[in-house]
Amino acid sequence: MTTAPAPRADAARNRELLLAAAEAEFAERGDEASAASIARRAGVAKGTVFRHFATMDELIAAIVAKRLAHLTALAREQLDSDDPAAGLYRFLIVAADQRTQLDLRFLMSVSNDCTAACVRDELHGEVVRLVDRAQASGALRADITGTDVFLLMCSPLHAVENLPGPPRPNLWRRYLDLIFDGLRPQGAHPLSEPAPDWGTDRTPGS
Amino acid sequence: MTTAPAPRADAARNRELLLAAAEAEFAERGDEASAASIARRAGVAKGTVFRHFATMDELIAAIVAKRLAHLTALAREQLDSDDPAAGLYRFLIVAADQRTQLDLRFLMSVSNDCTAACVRDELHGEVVRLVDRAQASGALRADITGTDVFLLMCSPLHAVENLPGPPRPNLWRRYLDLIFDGLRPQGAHPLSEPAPDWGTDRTPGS
Amino acid sequence: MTTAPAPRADAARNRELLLAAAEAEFAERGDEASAASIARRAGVAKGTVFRHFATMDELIAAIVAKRLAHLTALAREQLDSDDPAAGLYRFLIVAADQRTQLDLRFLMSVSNDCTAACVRDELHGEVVRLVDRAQASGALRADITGTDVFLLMCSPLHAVENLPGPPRPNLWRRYLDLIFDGLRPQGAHPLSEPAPDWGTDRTPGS
Amino acid sequence: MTTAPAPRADAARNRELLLAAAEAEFAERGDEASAASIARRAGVAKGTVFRHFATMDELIAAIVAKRLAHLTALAREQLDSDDPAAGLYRFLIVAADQRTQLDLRFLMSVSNDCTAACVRDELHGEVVRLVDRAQASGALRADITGTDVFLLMCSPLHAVENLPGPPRPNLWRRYLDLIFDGLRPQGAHPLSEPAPDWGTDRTPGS
DNA sequence: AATGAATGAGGCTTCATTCAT
DNA sequence: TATGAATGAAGCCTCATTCAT
Repeated sequence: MTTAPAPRADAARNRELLLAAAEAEFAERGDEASAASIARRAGVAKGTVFRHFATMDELIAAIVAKRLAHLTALAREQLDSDDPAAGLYRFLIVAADQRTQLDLRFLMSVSNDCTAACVRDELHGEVVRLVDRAQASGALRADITGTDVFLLMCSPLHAVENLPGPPRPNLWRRYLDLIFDGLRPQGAHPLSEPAPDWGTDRTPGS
Repeated sequence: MTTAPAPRADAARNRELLLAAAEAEFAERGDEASAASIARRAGVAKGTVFRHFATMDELIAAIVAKRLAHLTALAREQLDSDDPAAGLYRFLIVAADQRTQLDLRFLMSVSNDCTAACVRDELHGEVVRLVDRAQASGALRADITGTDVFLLMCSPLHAVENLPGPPRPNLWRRYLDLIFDGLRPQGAHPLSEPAPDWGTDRTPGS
Repeated sequence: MTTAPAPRADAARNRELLLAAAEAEFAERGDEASAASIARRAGVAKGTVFRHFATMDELIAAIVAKRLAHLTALAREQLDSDDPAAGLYRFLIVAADQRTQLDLRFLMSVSNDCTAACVRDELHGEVVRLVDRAQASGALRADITGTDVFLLMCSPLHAVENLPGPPRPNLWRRYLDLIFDGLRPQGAHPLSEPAPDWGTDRTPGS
Repeated sequence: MTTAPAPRADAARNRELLLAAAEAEFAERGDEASAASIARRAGVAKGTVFRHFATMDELIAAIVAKRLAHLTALAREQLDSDDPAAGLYRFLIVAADQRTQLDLRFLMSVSNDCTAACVRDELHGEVVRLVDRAQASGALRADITGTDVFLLMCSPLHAVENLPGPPRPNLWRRYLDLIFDGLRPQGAHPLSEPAPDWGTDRTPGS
């Protein structure tokens, strides 16, 4: 069961250091982040980055996986709330609030990474469950799916990014509210396109 | 009297070729687009890119300006429609439908370009007008602003980008419908954050 | 005899404009001077530069030739002065004073240009003549040659260039005086190297 | 105790290789020298140039600093010679002889580099000391300064550069002798310009 | 396992020169 | 002849990745 020897303690710590540094760099500097700046921030040598993550894409995949796993956990926390709709709403709040939503652009450039794809599927599953519960309780319109909510999850944060001038840290809540109102049964109009398939059976990629 | 722009015919054509090639490259390859790939696609030498656009940023600014100007025109077309809400909805449709919405992230990396900023402000103004009319007609909830709609404009396209698997070209309509339902008066819940200022009086930046 | 038709008037004027602009640009901006900046300064299109001078090197050669020819004229003016040594001194003064001495670096990168080489040889000849007269008058030490003086001609200007801080426009005179004192018979010490040959019979080069 | 600089051995060697290659390239090809040609000559990859010198200017500054530091050392060696004038003369000889005098034009394009400026000031100081001693001994005319000699230091090499035809490796000695004769008290004529200030208190520049 | 030097492909930009108008 | 657009070879520099220590 113990496949890894002891001295890994240091290595594991470095891995965490690097992940944290990378998240921070990508968050602060976006595309400007580089292996060098991440290593510097983590306090390790550049070579160490590549000992832990063979490729920059792998690093990104690891971040994404971590973030998505965290989101999955948050979703599960809300699965047994008394008010299903409130639970879903709270999930969407905490998910964004903890800036846990890394720009999902990354997911696409990495979607052929198996790990990230799997963990994303898992999160998707939880969101589906949350949505199903809320629909069963009648608080959500019947013509939407968990996949819809999954896809819309980042919209509040995206919307806010296009506002010029100084950032308004909580403004995204406004757009979450607005979008959430669109998910309710009241005043729902028919949708012009059918719901998308999540497509669980993906081919592994290249 | 028009003796001057004689050899400009070719040049103007090249400029359009370049803009088109650049749009296509950025659309297809995003950050990977380069002056070289754009030139290749346009069928001109690399140096020609820089005759027309002194800087890569200038090229991007030109694309953004062109796209936003187009959107502005589309918005104006809907300003005198009989049904204001339908007009706004149609604007949002055609805007997205013509994939006219270049990823607005670019605007941020270029926001210090005066032209792009100005033309963006102009588009914002038209959207505000459209929204005001729709509100006056009672078809839109009263607690939202044109700025809100402006910020949400790209959300349908963004949402769709996160769907794994083969693309569904019109799926974005589904999310436009959903979001639009959230803008209606029926079933509106109070919003947790006040509307943002557009901040017309921006400082030019260094 | 009239090999050139009338419309050359314009062309000739442009040629002078270009030469003047090029001199000014090289003087002000040194290596930073470019075909574009020269054309701009001359008020013509870039293509026109190359109609008059097939190559940048040719332009430089033309400038050098013009400058050297001017120097030659100045030298001749002093050939019949009463006091030969004073004549030589005055020549050295006016040569430098009129900033007629373009950085001779150029000469080297162009020395295979026949025109420039010829006109330089001519100037050399005049300097030799001035020096010979001065030596005959006993005002110059006997162990130096006109070639020596020719080579030292630019030294005062070169020396001054290495002074940091704000330029002292006439400081070069100090070094001309100093060097000139070294050319006098008084206190002359034997020289460790024989005088160089000018080498009149140069091969034209590629 | 000296565990740190272990892998530096190779790096240091490369740095020297690069400096040497750069000196050679600049000497042979002047402005034509490029990062690529330097790297090729040093037998390293182009990127390695920039690991050692962040900028081309930095490389040049390093060369200049190295050369000037060497000159400074040579000057100090002569400070305690018995015959002050001979010491100064020997300094000027060895300085030029070891082709240690890189074209000082470079200094100007780099004068905002603090290191180079400082080391140049240092060399200037030593020359001043050598000249002061020689003046005190009566072997040098009284109306010149160390700054004068500093400025004239490169003149013999410059003079030689203007001789067409095959190079005469030691010809510069002839002009050093000539110039040195001008520095002696015998036959000195009054100088038309006062001595320049070195201007020790330069502002650092932006 | 960690380090940091080395690599080399690739990006942006400049500029002398050519060429169609 | 003049124009100015087009060309393409370099130039400088960055950065992910590899490798010797």
